Amino acid sequence: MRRGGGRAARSDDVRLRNRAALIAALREDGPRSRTALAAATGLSAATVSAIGGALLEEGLLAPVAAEAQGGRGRPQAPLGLNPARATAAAIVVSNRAVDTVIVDYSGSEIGRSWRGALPRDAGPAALSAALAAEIDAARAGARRDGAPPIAALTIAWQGVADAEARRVVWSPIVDARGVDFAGPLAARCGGRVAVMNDAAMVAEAFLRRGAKRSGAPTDLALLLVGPGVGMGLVLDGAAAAGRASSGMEFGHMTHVPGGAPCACGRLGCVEAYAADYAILRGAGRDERDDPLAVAQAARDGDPAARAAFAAAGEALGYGLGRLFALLGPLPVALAGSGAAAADLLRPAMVAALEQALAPELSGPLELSVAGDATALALEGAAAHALRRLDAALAAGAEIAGAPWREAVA
Amino acid sequence: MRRGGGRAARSDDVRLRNRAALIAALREDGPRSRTALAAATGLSAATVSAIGGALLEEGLLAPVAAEAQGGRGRPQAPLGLNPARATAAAIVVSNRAVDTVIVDYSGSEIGRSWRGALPRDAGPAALSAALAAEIDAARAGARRDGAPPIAALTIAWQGVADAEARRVVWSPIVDARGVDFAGPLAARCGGRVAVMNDAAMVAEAFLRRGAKRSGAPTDLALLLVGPGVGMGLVLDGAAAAGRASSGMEFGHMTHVPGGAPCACGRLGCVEAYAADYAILRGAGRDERDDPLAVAQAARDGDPAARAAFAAAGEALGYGLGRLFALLGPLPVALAGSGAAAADLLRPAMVAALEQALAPELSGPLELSVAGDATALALEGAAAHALRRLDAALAAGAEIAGAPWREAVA
DNA sequence: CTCATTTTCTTCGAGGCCCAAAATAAATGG
DNA sequence: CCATTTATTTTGGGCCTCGAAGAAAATGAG
Repeated sequence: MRRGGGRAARSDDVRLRNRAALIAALREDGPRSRTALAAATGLSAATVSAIGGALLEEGLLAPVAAEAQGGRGRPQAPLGLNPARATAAAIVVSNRAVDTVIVDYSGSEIGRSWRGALPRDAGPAALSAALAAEIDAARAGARRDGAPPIAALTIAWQGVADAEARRVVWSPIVDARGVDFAGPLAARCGGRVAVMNDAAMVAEAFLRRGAKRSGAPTDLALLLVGPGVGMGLVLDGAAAAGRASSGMEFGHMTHVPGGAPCACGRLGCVEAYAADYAILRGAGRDERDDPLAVAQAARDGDPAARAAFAAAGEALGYGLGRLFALLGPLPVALAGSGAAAADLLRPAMVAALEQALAPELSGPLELSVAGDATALALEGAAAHALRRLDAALAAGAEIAGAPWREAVA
Repeated sequence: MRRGGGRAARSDDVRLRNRAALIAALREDGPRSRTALAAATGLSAATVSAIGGALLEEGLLAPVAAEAQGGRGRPQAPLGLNPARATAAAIVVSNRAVDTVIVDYSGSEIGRSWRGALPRDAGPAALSAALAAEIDAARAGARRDGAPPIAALTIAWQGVADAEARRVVWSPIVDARGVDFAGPLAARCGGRVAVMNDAAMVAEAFLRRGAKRSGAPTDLALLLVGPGVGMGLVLDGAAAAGRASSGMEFGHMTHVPGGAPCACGRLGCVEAYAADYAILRGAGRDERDDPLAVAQAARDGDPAARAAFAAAGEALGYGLGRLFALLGPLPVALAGSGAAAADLLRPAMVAALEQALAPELSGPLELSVAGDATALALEGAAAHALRRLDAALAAGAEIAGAPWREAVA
C-alpha cells in the first residue's frame, strides 16, 4: 500500500507550487494586478511580487495595459500571460473532419485550419503526415507573424488512447491500431504531444465555460453521443481517466448482455443502442441517413423513430445508473447529435435511471445540453495543451520563444 | 474549473509533509534507524534527525530495542511508533456479528470483543449504545493497563455511508436509516469516528498484506460476495470512494434491466444474482440454507446449484466488464462466501468478461482469493483509524495520552 | 500649483526548512 | 589501546514565505 504519505517535500517545492498557482490563477481568470493575485492565491503581496518578478524575467508573464480604474491611489499594474512566450496547438479528429487551432500562450487563437475526414485506411505514417500538414496549414494562416514554435499539442480523438496518451489503442475513425503520434509529431512540438479522448476534452471545456458563469461546479459526466458514445468525466475539477487507457469507455459498457451488435464487435454495448448508427438501425433507416432527420420524424410521431430514441435513452439512463452506482450521482451534460435530440432522449433516460438505482443513491437527474461539440473539443484540447505548457514552464523547463531578455532590456 | 493548481503552499507545509512521510514510513514498514528512514523517505539524514527528534519530544515515536547487528561502526538506534501515544478502535458490523478490536498506536492489538448480530429493529440510540458497549468490552479485556483513551474509531459496515462517513444512508443489516454515529460515539473517540464500507476496508487490508510480500501492486477491485455484494476499490494505493456516498455500490449496479429482484427493491442488480440469497434462490434452496452447502452440491454435480453459480459468475463478470470499461482493467480479489466458491464462479466470470469487453480493454482476468473477510475488515478498519490518527498527530493535533515529557525526563 | 491621502508595489529582516559538510558518538577488530 | 567504520547530531548556507516598513504613483482639496 504505497500510500506515499506523499513523497518527501524539498524546500523549493514550495516555490514551484506557488509559481504554478500564480500561473493557474492567471490562466483561469485572466490578467490581474499583483494585489488581486495575492487575494486569489492566498499568498502574501510580498511573495506575489517576488514570484511575479521572476516570471516576468523569464518572459512567462507580461504587463498588460490597465483599464481605467478611477479612484485614488497608485493604479494597479495588471500582469497577464505573455502571448509571445510560447505557442500551442489543438487538433480534433472526428470521422467527419479534422479541425486544428493554434493558440498563443495567453490562449488567444492565432490560426486555424480545417479538412475533411481522414481516409479510413491511412497508415500510421500517413496519419502523422496529415496531422502535421494541418498544423502547418493552421500556422500558415496565422494572423500573427513571429510566433514561437509550437511547444505542446493535444489531439482530441474519438477512441481509446493508452495511458501515456501517445498511442491510439483503438478508434472507429481509422483502421490502424497502436499508432504512435509522439514520434512523428513530437519533433515539432517539443515532445509534448498528448492524445486524449474527445469526450474528455469536451467535458473540460463545457465545465470551464460553466464555471465562468456560475459558481464552481466541479463534477460532470459529459456524454458525447454521435457516431459513437463517449464520456468525459470531471471529478473535483480534474479530468478523471481510467487506469490503463485514457479510459472511460462508457459507450462500450454492456447494456444488455447478448444484445444488439456494436461497432466494437461485442454485443449489447450502450453505443449499440445510442450512437447515430444505432438510432438509424432502430428506426429502420439507411446507414447513411441523417440522424437529425430521424429525430424530426420522431417529433412528428413516427413510431419506429420514437422507439429508437426511447431505446437509446434507456441505454443511456441505465448506463448512468451503473456509473452512479460506482461513483455516486453526478451532473450530466449531453453533447453531439444526442444534444440535438435531448428532448427525445430525456424521458427514457430519467425513467431508466429510476429503474436502475434507488433514489437515495442517485437523486434526480441533472441534465444539461452542451453546444457545438467540435468547438468545445477544440477549446478543451487547447486548454489541455496550455496547461501542460504551464506545468513545464512553472517547473522551469527551457522552451524557446518569447521576448526573453529583450523585453526587459 | 477550479483545478486549484494546488492551493498556495506555505513554507511550513514542507515540514508537515515530511513529518507525515516519516510517520507513514514507520507505519508501513515498521521500526527503523534514522539512516534507514532517510533512505526510505528520500530525506537527508540531517532532516530525519531533526524531525525524529521533534516527534520523540512529542511522544509520537519511541526508541526501540535494536536487534544485534554485528559489524563495525556505531550501531543503529531504531525508532518506532510509540505504542503508548494513543489508542484506536475498529468495529466490523456484519449481519452475523459485531467484532471489535482495540489497537495501540504502533498497531498492536490490545483488546478484542465479539457479539452476535445486532437486532434488525434497533433504533439509532440502541445501535450507538451497542457499539459503545462493545468498545468498553474490548477495553475491559485489554491485555495492557493504562492505555490512553481511544482517539479514533473506524466502523466497517455493510451498506452505504454518506460522504462525511458519519451516517449510514442505507444498510441491509438494520432497518434504521440515516443513523449518525458521530454524535454518540464521538465523545469517546476524540471526534474521530468514520463509518466506512466493509468491502473498502477488506480491500485495504488485502492489498496491504500483499504489498508486504511482493512488490507493490497498488490497484485492486475487491469483491466482497456474501449476504450482499460489495466492492472495495483501491487505485494508486488509495481507497477510492464515490462522490456523494462512500460509494462503489458495485452490487447494486444493474446487471439485467428488469431482471431478478434485489434486496434493495430494484430489479436486476448484480447482487440479485451473486449474493448468498441469490445463490440459494437460484438453486431452489431455502433462504436459511447454507450457501457453502450449495457450493458443495454444485461441485457434486447438482445442476440447479451449478446453474446458480454460473449465473452469479456471469453477473460478476459482466459487472467487472462494466467497471473495466470505465476504469480500465484491474486486478480482482474475491472475499466472503464468494471466495469459498471461487472455483465455481471463475469460469463464468471469465466467460462473461470476454463477452463484455474487447480484449484490448480488459486483458486476461487477474483473480485472486482473499482469506477471512472479517479478519481482513478488522485489520483494514484498524489501519484506517490509525492513519487518521497519524494525520492528526503529524499536523500537531493535541491528543491526550502517552509518556509525554516523562519519557524524556 | 502644491501637498496630504490613498492604494499599490517593492524592499528588508525575521523565522523556518532542507541540505551538504563537518563534527561527534559508539561500536569493532587488529 | 587505537585506527577504522558507521550512525547521528551540529553547523552554516541557501531558499522561501511573511509582516512591516518604505517607495511609487495616482487623486483631489485647498
